[in-house]
Amino acid sequence: MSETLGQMDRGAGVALWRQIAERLRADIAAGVYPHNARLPSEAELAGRFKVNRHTVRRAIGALAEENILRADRGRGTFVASRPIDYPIGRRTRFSEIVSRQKRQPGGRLVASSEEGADILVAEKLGIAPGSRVIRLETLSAVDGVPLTRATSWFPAERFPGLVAAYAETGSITKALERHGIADYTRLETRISARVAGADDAEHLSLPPGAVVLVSEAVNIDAEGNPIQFARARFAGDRVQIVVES
Amino acid sequence: MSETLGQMDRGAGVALWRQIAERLRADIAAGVYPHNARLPSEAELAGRFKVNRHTVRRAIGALAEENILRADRGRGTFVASRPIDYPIGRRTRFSEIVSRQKRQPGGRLVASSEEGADILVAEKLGIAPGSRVIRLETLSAVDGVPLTRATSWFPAERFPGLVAAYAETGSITKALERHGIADYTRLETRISARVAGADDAEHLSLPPGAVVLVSEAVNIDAEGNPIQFARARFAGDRVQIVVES
DNA sequence: ATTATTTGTCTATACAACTAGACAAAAATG
DNA sequence: CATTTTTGTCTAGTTGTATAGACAAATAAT
Repeated sequence: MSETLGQMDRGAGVALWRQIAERLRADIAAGVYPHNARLPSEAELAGRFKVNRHTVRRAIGALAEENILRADRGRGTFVASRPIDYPIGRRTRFSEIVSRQKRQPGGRLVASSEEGADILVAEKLGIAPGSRVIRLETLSAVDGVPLTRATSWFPAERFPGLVAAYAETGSITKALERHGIADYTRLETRISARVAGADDAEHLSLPPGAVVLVSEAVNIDAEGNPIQFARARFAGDRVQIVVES
Repeated sequence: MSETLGQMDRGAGVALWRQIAERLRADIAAGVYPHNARLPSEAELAGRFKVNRHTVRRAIGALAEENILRADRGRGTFVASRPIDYPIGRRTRFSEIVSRQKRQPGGRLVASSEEGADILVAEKLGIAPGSRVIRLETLSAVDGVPLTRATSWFPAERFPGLVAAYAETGSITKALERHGIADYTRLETRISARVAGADDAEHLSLPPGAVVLVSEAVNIDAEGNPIQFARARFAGDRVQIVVES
């Protein structure tokens, strides 16, 4: 469908090399250039985008830095990564999704704290503002490449040892199991997009300014009580969110 | 929750003024600065973001250009727009969603053509590649402000007069009704994010380089036959996509 | 009426981004 | 083996981005 063609937008606050990099990223994610495929030559791309070859080189350089592309002198430039599908439904579990696609999941704890719930968190968890909540900052990776950075809030009184349980297992599902939550489901998911902030960019190994998908979700237990409010940031190009109805 | 604070990322291909503009946009969409609220002064913002006042001014200027902000000399800078929720589920209809939020929907035909289905479209519609399909390029607005730009494909033999019917009604639901489709449902929706291309940016009145949400969806009739494949691009900040499970 | 605060406009300077052209080095082609 | 294609490196000039400071014009506060 969408050929790699068309004007870039000059002087709009986004450097040309970055626009080209994002375009190539999107094309790779969309399968225009599959795994191990050869990209058009730098001269060819420069012609298509109507920019100087050096500008294309900088875009390719940035993607090579992220191990998305690999450039071989005399041979060409090749695709070195595949995107991953991320289905969202009633029973969304990070590790299940990744394992199903025959890849290696991994989660680690970046930070945690206990704090008073602000208005948004309180509303989502159905508790009074100011109630104690546990905040978990986590980072989940696929095949060692960071994919999503999430902030989760849990009612503190219900899950006293949650931080330790997550740190040990690297999985929220398993950590909740230890607190007697055999099963939980997703109530709603809100998805938006924005440019990555410095903090997310660093943890997700993104060049700051790259696009992240933001997913805000509420999980409930079997009785319908909210047990988790999560805000996850996905590397917008390494993932495609799939909504099944 | 998220205060308007923190470092911007210098020299990452995205100009500081644009990063600040996107940050303010996100804060407005998230309700940190509600409708008609006053923003901190330029000097104050410059201090928070640790940039020169002129850089903040350029960011504000860009948002004012889009009628998201309004700057009054001597008084301050004010929020002039609200975001809209866009729920996705089994029965997603643009006009219903917008009307429910007490706003005025409007769709118009940008372009249309009949063409051979490429591999992706053929797969989604469950037809042979090369089969004739109708392509509709549409633009949907809320209160006169363009919100989403969509490309839809329909099997041509089944919907001969579809283009005229849409041009007349401004609604895909109504156009399909005339072809005997009393009801249809959504099979799956795939959501990704990228930087807006020149074409989308123009139609959505976005500064090129802004973020768009891309939603790819398949709609089926009561018998389960695919009748429409659509790729919609949303202004990433004027909308929040809500997934209900 | 005076003062302080806030946005608007101007000049000047430093640095990043983009373009242009030339040539080297490695690999594929015939 | 010679030729072509491709990525890598260098220099130089132009345009966009960000900083700094000063002052004007409108509004709000005292």
